[in-house]
Amino acid sequence: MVRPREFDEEKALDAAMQIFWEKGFEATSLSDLTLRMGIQRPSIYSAFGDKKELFEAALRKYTRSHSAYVRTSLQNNSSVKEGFRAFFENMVANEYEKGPNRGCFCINTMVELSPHDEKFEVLTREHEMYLSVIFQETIERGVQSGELDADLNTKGLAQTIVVSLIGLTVIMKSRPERSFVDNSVEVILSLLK
Amino acid sequence: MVRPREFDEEKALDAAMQIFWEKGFEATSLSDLTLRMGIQRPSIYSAFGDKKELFEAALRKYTRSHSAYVRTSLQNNSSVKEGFRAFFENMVANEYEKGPNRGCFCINTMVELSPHDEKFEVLTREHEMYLSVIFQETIERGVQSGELDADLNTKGLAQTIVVSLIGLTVIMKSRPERSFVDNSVEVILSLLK
DNA sequence: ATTATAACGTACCGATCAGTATGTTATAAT
DNA sequence: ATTATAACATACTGATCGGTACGTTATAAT
Repeated sequence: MVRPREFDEEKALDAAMQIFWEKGFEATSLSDLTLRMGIQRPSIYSAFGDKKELFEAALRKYTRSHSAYVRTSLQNNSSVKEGFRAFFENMVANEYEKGPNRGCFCINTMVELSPHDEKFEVLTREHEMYLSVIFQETIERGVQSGELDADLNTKGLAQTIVVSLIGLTVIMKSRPERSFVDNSVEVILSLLK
Repeated sequence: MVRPREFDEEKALDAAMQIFWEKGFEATSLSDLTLRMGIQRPSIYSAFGDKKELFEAALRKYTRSHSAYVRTSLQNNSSVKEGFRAFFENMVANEYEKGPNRGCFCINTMVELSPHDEKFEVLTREHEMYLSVIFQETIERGVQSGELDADLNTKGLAQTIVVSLIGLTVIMKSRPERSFVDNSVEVILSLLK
């Protein structure tokens, strides 16, 4: 009975995610969005609501896929420590290879919006807490298997890894010498023993 | 021969620093600035140049005073480990007590501007590298005095403390439970032995 | 007292912002 | 084939953006 949508909502949302991720909320204009999403302004509003609602949808898409990525990434390796090593080294390599240097969409949002918008404070916090749980479960798997010491403070350690992950992601935005980051990763991994 | 300035440049710059620190570059308007600095628009341009030059001056003022604060803060305590503990605990307490939740101006800038503006990439990197040097010198003082193990990787440890400091500052923007941060501080301090 | 100079306040500039009114077009149900 | 519906493209809204032109005022040197 009605005219069907001509664009793929999921692809459009993905495009919005990419540009918000790269430029942040304030620096991204509606014109930027229509250009990259390949659709007109009213289509954005009818499909996603206003700019902030679109941003929220994009962030939710990001955290969902990022959580899944982290989870499977750590499950890939039978050794917990090697799993974490591969995870960190991969992240560092990715950030140094590519051009844009976008970091993590969730962390960017934590800095830009969370202090001024409770909705994003909650959203970003919940993602980091979820990562912390994944890390803790992974560490406990290592304890269970005997790979890691039984007296490890698994919760505190997982929380510290979240903190370190954020710190590494952010400092890489200033492009420090690669050795700076590599050294830090090594010291952080030394906590897993 | 000329009419003298009626406002205190240093106070005006300080006001600009406060608001840029709180809201970031993009979200701060010229109207915000004239309001908080207590001067008119043309006065800003004649005294500080355009918005980005003013921002740069404000950031330089911040990094200068922050460096001095960190340096003296760590010198206050004769025990290196207790010095770091006091430093971290103070930072956490400050961030949780106050309302605004501004974090660190330099870190905010690293996230917002460094990936898109080489000048700020350099500026923010240099500040973090400077902090790393302060931390390393402090750790080496502890090694020298016998408080810390002689086989510590002082450089890597200092770099890791920078990374942790950034991570803690950023995650506090999402207001995690206090215990999350406290636990992380404890684990990080455990590296100093 | 006159004059040169720059800081001052006001009021403006074109550009761009987020968001929308409107008329047209395409589709599915009848 | 007709009709109801919503997606579409165009073009617009008022507001606000960063930045500046300009006329006035206050000061210091003469």
